[in-house]
Amino acid sequence: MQKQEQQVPGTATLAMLGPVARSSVVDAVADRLRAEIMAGRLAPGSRIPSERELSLALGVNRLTLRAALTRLEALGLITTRHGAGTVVSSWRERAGLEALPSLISSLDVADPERRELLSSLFEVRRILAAEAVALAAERRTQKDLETMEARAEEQKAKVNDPIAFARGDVAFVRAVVRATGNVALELVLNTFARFPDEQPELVAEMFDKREVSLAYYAIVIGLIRRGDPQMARELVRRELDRVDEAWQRRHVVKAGRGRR
Amino acid sequence: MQKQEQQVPGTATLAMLGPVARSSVVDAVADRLRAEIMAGRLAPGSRIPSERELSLALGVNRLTLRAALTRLEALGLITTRHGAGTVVSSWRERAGLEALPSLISSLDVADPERRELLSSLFEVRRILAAEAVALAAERRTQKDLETMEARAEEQKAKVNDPIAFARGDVAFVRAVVRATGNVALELVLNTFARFPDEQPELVAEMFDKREVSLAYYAIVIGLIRRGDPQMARELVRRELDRVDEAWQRRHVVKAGRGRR
DNA sequence: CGGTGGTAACTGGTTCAACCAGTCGACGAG
DNA sequence: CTCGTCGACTGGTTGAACCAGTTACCACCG
Repeated sequence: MQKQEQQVPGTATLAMLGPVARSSVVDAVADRLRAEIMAGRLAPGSRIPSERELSLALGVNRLTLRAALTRLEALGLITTRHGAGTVVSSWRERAGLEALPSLISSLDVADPERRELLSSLFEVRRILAAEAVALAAERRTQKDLETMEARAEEQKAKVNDPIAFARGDVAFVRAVVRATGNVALELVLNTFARFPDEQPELVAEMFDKREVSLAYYAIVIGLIRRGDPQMARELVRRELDRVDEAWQRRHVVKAGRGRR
Repeated sequence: MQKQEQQVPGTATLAMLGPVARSSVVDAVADRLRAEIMAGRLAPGSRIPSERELSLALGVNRLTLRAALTRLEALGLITTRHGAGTVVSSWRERAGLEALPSLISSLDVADPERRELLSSLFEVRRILAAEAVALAAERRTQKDLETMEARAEEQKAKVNDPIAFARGDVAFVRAVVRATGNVALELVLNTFARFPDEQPELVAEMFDKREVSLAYYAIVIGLIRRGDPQMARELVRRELDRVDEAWQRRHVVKAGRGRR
């Protein structure tokens, strides 16, 4: 389980971490407001202070605040009406799947709601993955299969870098989804694909049993090549049920420690 | 098929159309740029003019332009880098499902790509609807069933207003999804729920066979009450396959007429 | 008293001009 | 040729001002 650590004194300290976390003002403001909403301190239906007041209180320019509010509105967390004001909306009824990564990041790891979001997300992933493989089994071309195998092969070099592995996993799944010819499915995948960037810790934790995944790629490709959608769907569903359940069990134990 | 028309001369001309369409500057700018991207005149990977140039060319203030660009970036259509510039990104690889309504509205009704987007969207809907009903059959409470029946009942009063009916349909589906207890599924539903507002013509066209849907609600509720997920999934899948296929057939014929 | 219309005091939306802060390539010193 | 620097880009942030809807209040008139 050793990783890249311990630099030889003579060598330069190059090529370690990636770019440092650069934050913009509007990011900070948006994060802050999102956290307030998710914590329930800004309840759905309640009106938030006027832009002038709020910008003064937060110590930023009104236009900067507006940029943050625009972002939150795009996520479906607030609703603004010219002349009236800005109200917190019910994200369960307005936000899209794309809001999920940031919603999750706004919740404490021990928060039960966070676990609810994650498990529901896993369930959707299971459903779509099983169906994607089934559709791919029906529609794949020879070229699709070759692409999948190339992606699976590339994964072998990434077993020591969870984040890189996660990105490669997305690339593999994308090849499968491409084989289905379903654009909407690919758009949903794009939302899932944001997790390695937005939730590196979470993703790293999910991919700590990478040996399993490597074998899994070969199985999935085999199912798709075989061309039996029913069997493919069933096997993928069962396998992901197993994997997710195992992860949830570990996760609950860990989160349980820091329970409030 | 007669509606409210022909006013008696003596009565005032009140209570006819709803609110007029109000447009904002940034909406117009964002729509314009989105159309340019979807038409391929701004190809993925290509750099768009600087904000100063573009705002000058479009005759709007740079900050207004920026607001529009912010919106497009949130949709995953462009990527901005401080100091570098703004480039058009590949929406197939970056945009989420939430971008689909606006992407569709940016395409001509005869555009083959539009049909591809719609049929892929229908497919995802079929998958998730079948699974939602199956999960609801497993997990529903008595209260969930009552809510569904209430929503189905409300639909009977809306058979003459396609848009209202579509909104009611979303409400019914939401009741089903609530019964599954899956939040992520509800977030996906929220994206679908935007269609009656953003694509009224399309939605109106889809719900012109409402008698079918009314009977369908009763069937779905029955399946969920029965508590047999396998059967529920299979029946819903089959029914939606049929409905979607029928719609596609009609749609292709219509679009075919205006083919370029 | 009850409805009407004006209006004032909010709200968010847009514009302007200026400056801050990254990026990248040209160019000259070594 | 290599490397540092510098300048001319790029987007990001700010301040103040004004435009434009919304709302509630209130004087007015029937």
